[in-house]
Amino acid sequence: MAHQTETHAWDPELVPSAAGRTARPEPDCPVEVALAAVAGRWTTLVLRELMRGPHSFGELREGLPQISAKVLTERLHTLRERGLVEQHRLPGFPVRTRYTLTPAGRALRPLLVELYRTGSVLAGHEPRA
Amino acid sequence: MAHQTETHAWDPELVPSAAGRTARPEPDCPVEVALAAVAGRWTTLVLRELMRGPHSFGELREGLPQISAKVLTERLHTLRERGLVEQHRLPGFPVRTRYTLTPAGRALRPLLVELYRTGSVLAGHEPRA
DNA sequence: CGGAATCCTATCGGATACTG
DNA sequence: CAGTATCCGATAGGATTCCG
Repeated sequence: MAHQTETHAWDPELVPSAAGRTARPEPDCPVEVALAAVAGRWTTLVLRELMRGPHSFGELREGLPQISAKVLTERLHTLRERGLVEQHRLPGFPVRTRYTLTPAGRALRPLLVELYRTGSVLAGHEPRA
Repeated sequence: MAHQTETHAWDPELVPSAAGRTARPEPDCPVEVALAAVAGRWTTLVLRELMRGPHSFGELREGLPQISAKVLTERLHTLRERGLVEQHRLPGFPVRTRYTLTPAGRALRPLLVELYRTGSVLAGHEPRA
């Protein structure tokens, strides 16, 4: 037995590494990192569209007709800052852009699937799991 | 082939049911339901503590020394409203309370595990998955 | 001990109008 | 087409103080 002041016996499934044993919402806690990635209104819907493949700014607005240009721009900026989305400007006129998920962005897929599954369970529409 | 105006070919893994085929952040979309359950600063930490077993109000504050009474109260109220947590007042003086997860609350465990895993991947501390 | 009541600031997100 | 700029109302959440 070590000489630690053990207040907690950490559940190894829930908190498998030291990064999660925080007393506050630390930005580098894995749970916070993942939550930050999908945080904000419309974010998961933008990700859902991009999971289908590359989209232009206008195509994203077609898929999500009620999102404002401001919020969409904001979400895309944040996703790019986090390395989840890439922007490519296509040459020519009028200007065309192409937003694609990065490998890190595609890594969010299992989380989105799990969010859907858990939400279904909570709502009582349990799929079958 | 049906006579639908199919704009999307929905990914059956990502959007397995009609409830997820929304053009806006609908509150009854399963993803929104799950996000709502863990939304808000401190919420996942409160859930982490309760996953260990029942806690009193003060015990929760001991585990999370920096949370204010106001925010903790608020989180517990919201979690109770959503049917994820139950409160029991113990008789005697001074007053004692006991917060426990409901079955629905315990159903959040796989989501928390997945959040941790995804966050670890994004941060580059990939566990092994 | 276990909260409720106030107050106050920061950020979020929607609407609208304008630009390269 | 693909954004930017500005304004503005609504919450979120932290600090502090008080109550049963």
